[in-house]
Amino acid sequence: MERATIKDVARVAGVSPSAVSRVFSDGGSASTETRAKVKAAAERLGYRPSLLARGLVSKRTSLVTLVTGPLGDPFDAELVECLADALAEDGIRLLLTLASSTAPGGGSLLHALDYQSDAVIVSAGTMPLEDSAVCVKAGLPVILVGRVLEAEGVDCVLADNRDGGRQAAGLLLRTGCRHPAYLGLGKTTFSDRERLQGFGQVIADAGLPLDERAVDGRDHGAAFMAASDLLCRNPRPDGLFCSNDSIAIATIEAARALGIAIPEQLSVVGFNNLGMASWQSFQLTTLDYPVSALAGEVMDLLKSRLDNPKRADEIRRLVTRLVVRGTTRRLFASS
Amino acid sequence: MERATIKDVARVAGVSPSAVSRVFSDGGSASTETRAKVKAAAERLGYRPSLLARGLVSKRTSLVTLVTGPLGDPFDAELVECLADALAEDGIRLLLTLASSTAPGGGSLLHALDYQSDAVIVSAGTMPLEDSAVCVKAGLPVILVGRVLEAEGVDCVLADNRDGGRQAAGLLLRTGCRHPAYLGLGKTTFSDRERLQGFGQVIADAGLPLDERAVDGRDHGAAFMAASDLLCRNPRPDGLFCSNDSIAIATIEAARALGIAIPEQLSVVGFNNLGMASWQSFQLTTLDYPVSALAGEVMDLLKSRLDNPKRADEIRRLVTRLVVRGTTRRLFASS
DNA sequence: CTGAAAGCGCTTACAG
DNA sequence: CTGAAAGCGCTTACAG
Repeated sequence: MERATIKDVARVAGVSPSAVSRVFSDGGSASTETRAKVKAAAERLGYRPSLLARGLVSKRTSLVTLVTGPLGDPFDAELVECLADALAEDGIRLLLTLASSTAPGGGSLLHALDYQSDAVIVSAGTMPLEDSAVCVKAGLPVILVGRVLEAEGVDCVLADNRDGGRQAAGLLLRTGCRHPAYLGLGKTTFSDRERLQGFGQVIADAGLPLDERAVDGRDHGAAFMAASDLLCRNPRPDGLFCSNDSIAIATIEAARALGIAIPEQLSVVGFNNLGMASWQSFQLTTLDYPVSALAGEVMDLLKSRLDNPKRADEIRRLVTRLVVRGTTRRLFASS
Repeated sequence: MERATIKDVARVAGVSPSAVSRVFSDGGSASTETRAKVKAAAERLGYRPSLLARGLVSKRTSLVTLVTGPLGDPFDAELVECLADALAEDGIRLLLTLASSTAPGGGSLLHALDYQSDAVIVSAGTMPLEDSAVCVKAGLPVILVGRVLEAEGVDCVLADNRDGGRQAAGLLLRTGCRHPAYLGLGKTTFSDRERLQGFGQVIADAGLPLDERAVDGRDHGAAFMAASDLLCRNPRPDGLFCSNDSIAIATIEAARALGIAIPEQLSVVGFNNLGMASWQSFQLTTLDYPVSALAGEVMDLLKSRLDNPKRADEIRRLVTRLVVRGTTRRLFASS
């Protein structure tokens, strides 16, 4: 069975294709009678307008490209899910691209252009900045999640990472840590760098030295090894700020394997407040950075941009909130 | 800067649009000279063929729709990731739809049709079967992951669930369980039903009664509650087969909260062998069902279907392998 | 190998 | 409100 086209509907309804088009486009003017005839014919034929054809002429595809990092990280996975839901609600389709599945140089982003998506959301924190320039040059609106880039047509939304880092440091100091350390993804990751800056600043102000270590890799194993290494240093850290919960949880595991008691001998603070953070087995103290709020901001920026492509660019920072659980020592005195 | 079209390239290269088209399509015939001129012009103008236009005329969009369940489950998330990678390698773009973000009735699948994707992969185990009928009727190839549907143009790939269930039961019996129980998603989930069948059969053959409980919900909390409930029954189960690792891990947590020792008082067997299953904190005995192999089968079916739309339909079963870790008692005698 | 022509399924001014 | 015409950016037979 071939797909019905606008002409088929027009013929059956006894009107012109233009009339059918108007009935199916939002602001189209059509008499009640025409509208009814067209609807009936379309229903009968199972007609649905081809978005390909529509996109070709109207320059609006209702397609948004999302570039994301590995979905093994629950934070990224949850973000994809939230965005997919929100986009679907607005009738926008999601073209998914993994940053990992392309050679650096913008391959994945170029694919977005091949389909003329209306915008691209980039949540790959480690993606080379030059790549997003490709979109900007093509006049595509870009929404960058988790990093800042000041360029025309680019909006950014991210956590107030420095503040989060400061809160983590404050808590560790107040609970008596003397050997603070930082475990993150390294200099190439924008958010991690900011988190370290905030954390390091407070530690430095307290006159303490700061140990640090970078995880090389995005999986649990890499984080586990880096944490194990860091925990075997001398002096051994007694307070660890991890740049995200996945790393923090790997750290908890490493400490268990080494027989280091949490929180008695080691305090651990994460970032994100993943679902797992509240599990019995972890009870991770962390900074709450709700994905739903993040997705909400992205959608807000997206919609306002589609309505008005040349509105002013925005950079939005989301505040994070410390959630104290079992991986940090309790405060006896008030601060 | 406007996007360059095929005409622009033709003009700059001094050839016809047809010639440009041939250079950019796979089997197109063009002289070395023409090819060079076109490539140069395209490079200079930053030309990329519009996939919208190409799809409109050629009826091939290089677009595949993937319908998935909630990405909160690492298994689904990993599958999406594997498929995205594999598809990208073949130059196919991925249109992502969450089953959750649509009212039942096929809304999400209809969207796939709006864009004339070349095929649809459905990995939403709980999605109503009728919905996939929509695609079949539209002549769209469908690949169903995790459930069987015998219909024209539909391929299926799934685990040998009954066998997995049998293996789980065998292990629990050999390690001395007397009160086996099953914890799964309930009757509506195809794979779960099969796993229970295999498990239940062996238990019945051994002459033991089988306790069972359904989790209502897809998140950790729901599984935790169901497990807690099941573990408080009398007689208390001493061997639990969970229909997937996420549920098994929630069960481990519930047992810990209740002070039930694993594996001394309770054995737990999962299904999938998620990355988490091997973590220090869980050491879950489970059935290995590798996502990469699953994705490989899907890709294989997809490609052969695109090459030959009317080849015979296939149903492929993947064998699962028992991975014994710390949540089941050790075997002293050989079986 | 190459170009002119027709057409994919729509939308968008333009008259009426 | 309505229809005829032109065109979106491609590809695909068809002659040459």
